[in-house]
Order: sequence, then C-alpha cells, then structure tokens
Amino acid sequence: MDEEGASSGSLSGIQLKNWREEQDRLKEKLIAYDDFPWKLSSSMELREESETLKYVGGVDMSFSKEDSSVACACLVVLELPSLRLVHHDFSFLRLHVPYVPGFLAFREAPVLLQLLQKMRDDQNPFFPQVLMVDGNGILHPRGFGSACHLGVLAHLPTIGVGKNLHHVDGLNQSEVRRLFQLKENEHEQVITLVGNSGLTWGVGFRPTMSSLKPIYVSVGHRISLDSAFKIVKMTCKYRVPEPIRQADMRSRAYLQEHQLTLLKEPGLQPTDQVTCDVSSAVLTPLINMY
DNA sequence: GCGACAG
DNA sequence: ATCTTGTCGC
Repeated sequence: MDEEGASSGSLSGIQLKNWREEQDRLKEKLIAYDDFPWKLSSSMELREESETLKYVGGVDMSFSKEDSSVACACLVVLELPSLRLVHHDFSFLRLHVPYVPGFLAFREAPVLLQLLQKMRDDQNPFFPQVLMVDGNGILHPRGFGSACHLGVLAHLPTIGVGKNLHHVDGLNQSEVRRLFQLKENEHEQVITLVGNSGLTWGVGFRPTMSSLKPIYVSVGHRISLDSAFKIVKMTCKYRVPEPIRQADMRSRAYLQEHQLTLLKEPGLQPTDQVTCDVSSAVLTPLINMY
C-alpha cells in the first residue's frame, strides 16, 4: 500500500509553484462576459437568426471510500426546457494527482476534458452549449477555479457551482448565512457575494424555500454572472441544478457497480490517468479549437 | 505562528 | 469527496 502520496498526501512546493504559474497563464485567456451565439429563450423572441440555449452539460466525479484514488467521472447533457437527459458518459479511472484546495482542476479536469473531447470527435449533436462544473469559477483565491480552468481548456462556456464556499476576500459561510438571515433578505433567494475589496465574486443562491444552505454560483468562462445565474436558476428542481445533480448521482451509481464488478473481474481495472504532468494537462486535440 | 481551505 | 438512519413535512 504505497499510493498514499498519490491521492491524499503532500505535494512539493515546486509543483505548487508550477500549478500557480499554470493558472496564471490560463487566466489570461479567461473571458468573463457572454461570448456565445445563442440566447436565453426569454419568451417571445422569435428571432430565427439566433439559436436558443438547448443543451446544458454537467460534470461531476465520485470517489471510492476504500481507495480514494479510484474514481468515476460523469458528463451529462440535459435538454432545455424539459431537463430531459439526452447524453451521459462515464470514465472509470485511477487518479495520481492529489486534491489540493485551490487546485482542484489539476486533479479533475483531464478526465472531464476527455469526456468532452469524445463528444466532439463523434460530432455528437448534443454537445453542450454551456457546461456546469461542480466547483467554483472565479470565486477562487486567485480568481481561477476549476470551472474557469475547464472552460478555458475546452474553449467552452462554463458555470461554477459550489456546494460549499471557498473562503475568499473576506467572504465566509457564516457571513453569507448572516446576510440571508437579515430581515431585509429574509425571503431573498439570491445574494451577491461582494468581498472586502469590493469585487463581486459570485452569488449565493437558495433554490428552494426549504434548503437553508445556499449554493455558490460564479463565472466560469465565456459567460457573465447574470447569464450564469439565470441558467442555474432555470435548471434547479432541487438545491443542486439538475445537470450537476444528475452527473453526481450517475457517477456514484456507476462507481458502486464497478466496485462490485472488480471483485469478480480482476481484468477490469480502472484506467490509469497518466496526466500527472502539468504540461500535458491540455489535451492536444482541444488546442485546435482556439 | 495559527487557522481556513471548492471536491 | 466519503462515512450514514431515521425522520419531519408536503
């Protein structure tokens, strides 16, 4: 048993430095405004000249409790406005990159990019027009969370959706809860997350009347906070927006089934994720999309 | 120095 | 992320 450092151990200072530099490089390509041809079908805009948002994707990963390096990544695509599932795909794999707060993308983005790339290669008609990521966008210590990271590498509009707040610029969960508690916000389901610096990092959102705990929405890539929030809102049947909720449930189920399969079929092992190297984080085929 | 720290 | 049963309410 020696894969300790692989999935939960420490990381060298030099590697962290490389990761920060990589984030800074990719951040230069970040687009924080609406940069897409489609429109959010408001109501009576029957302009045929522009397409409307129809396919929203979602990605999430689940991990094995026995071996935290074994994981299942899932990509789903839902059709609007029905929220019907039109695509789902999985990747059962072994990760060799640890989770380090602030560097989630280096662990999860490679396999998620592969799932997206597969759809492109197949010219799948359901390729998502926008993707929701289970992690933050610019609501991040260096303004470049996993949703931004994935968006830039895939050159795809992305939205960051966090179930917990990553404390940034003085923002913290108790503070957000306090804001929601204020009588003036008592029935408010959205609050803007403004940090000590005065910058707006995202919004806290209580989708349903029952859930007291908010989710945190922030700009990922090629989208404004306004549009990002509208899309999240229109896909929320429960606390977590459907694209992410579906990816979450399905990755978890897929992982469970494969755990059982593994006991009987030693031949079916999770594929190794050989993407430890920072420089190879950018899947080559995707570069052509720039 | 100490604590906080998405998934 | 994962560990986990029941339980309160529509």
